[in-house]
Amino acid sequence: MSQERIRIGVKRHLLLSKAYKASIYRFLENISELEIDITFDEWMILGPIWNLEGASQKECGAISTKDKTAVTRIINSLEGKNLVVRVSDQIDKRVKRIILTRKGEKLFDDILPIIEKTRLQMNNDISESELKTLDAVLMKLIENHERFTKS
Amino acid sequence: MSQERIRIGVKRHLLLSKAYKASIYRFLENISELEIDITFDEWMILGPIWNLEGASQKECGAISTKDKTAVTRIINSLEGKNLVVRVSDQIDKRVKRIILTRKGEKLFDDILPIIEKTRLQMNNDISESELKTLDAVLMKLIENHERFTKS
DNA sequence: ACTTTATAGTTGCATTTGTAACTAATATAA
DNA sequence: TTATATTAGTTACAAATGCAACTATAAAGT
Repeated sequence: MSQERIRIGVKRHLLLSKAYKASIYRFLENISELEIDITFDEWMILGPIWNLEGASQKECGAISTKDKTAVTRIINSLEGKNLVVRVSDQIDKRVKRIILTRKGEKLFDDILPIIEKTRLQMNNDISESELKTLDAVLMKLIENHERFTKS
Repeated sequence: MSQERIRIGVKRHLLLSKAYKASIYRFLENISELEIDITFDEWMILGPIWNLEGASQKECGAISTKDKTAVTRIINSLEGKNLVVRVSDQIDKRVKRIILTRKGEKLFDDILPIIEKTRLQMNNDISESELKTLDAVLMKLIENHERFTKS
């Protein structure tokens, strides 16, 4: 009815959601130019595996914020594509460490430039200080949620 | 292997994803204190309906960035809860305008304070100028994705 | 030692979601 | 006018997701 209705809230969660999707789609579109058979979710798990040599599934999940069920399934798929193998930890036999195969290692030669290209595209016309503020404020938002969560 | 691996990328999409989820979960937790039977997705559609008196399903979808299938299903659910009704547009009989019922209108009396509470919690310890930068940079990210999308 | 509790990962099932095909109504073009 | 193409919304089915139960191993408590 009244004009006031129109102004309800900044809808920041919508901006966050759109910006998140934008960064994913930009990456996926760039990657589609090459003949790389990989989904975004697979990439989210592959990242931690590459960063943390021999990460456990739990670690992969923590970094990518996916639950263990999702991690299991994505790694099944990655194993099917011969990009990684599961190796049982000899000390704690519950944990399985995920190792890149040679094919998996090679994949990064192709993907790393794509990541850089995507980064440059997304950061176009945004200053370093703006990006710094962005990250800082995003982290504060995440903290603020936790601060008010009664556990 | 080398230390260099650890530094690959800022993982901004992860920050974006977490901040987005944080804002949703904060709202959901606040809303759960009351006895309000509504999901976040339903709320995302209810918002546009409240803002744009008599919005069509297409408009609801555009604002909430949900596809028409999702909108159909959410409105089915909202109708089941007697919060909205569908009214066929008399001029263009393809479009259905979504109208809040009295019960739907009343819901907002309860939810508006929750929105404000959530806003205050999430913005805690973040300055006005930081928030302004946040929104501006998020919009630039969204634009940058579109800029490099070849249509 | 042994009983209980917790942890890493997997599996099965129910719910949700996304895609494509479909209906009905409108707009365009010959 | 009549054929063609678009558009709003729905439906059906396949794929993805989340939850709870389960297995195997390890840690903690008595």
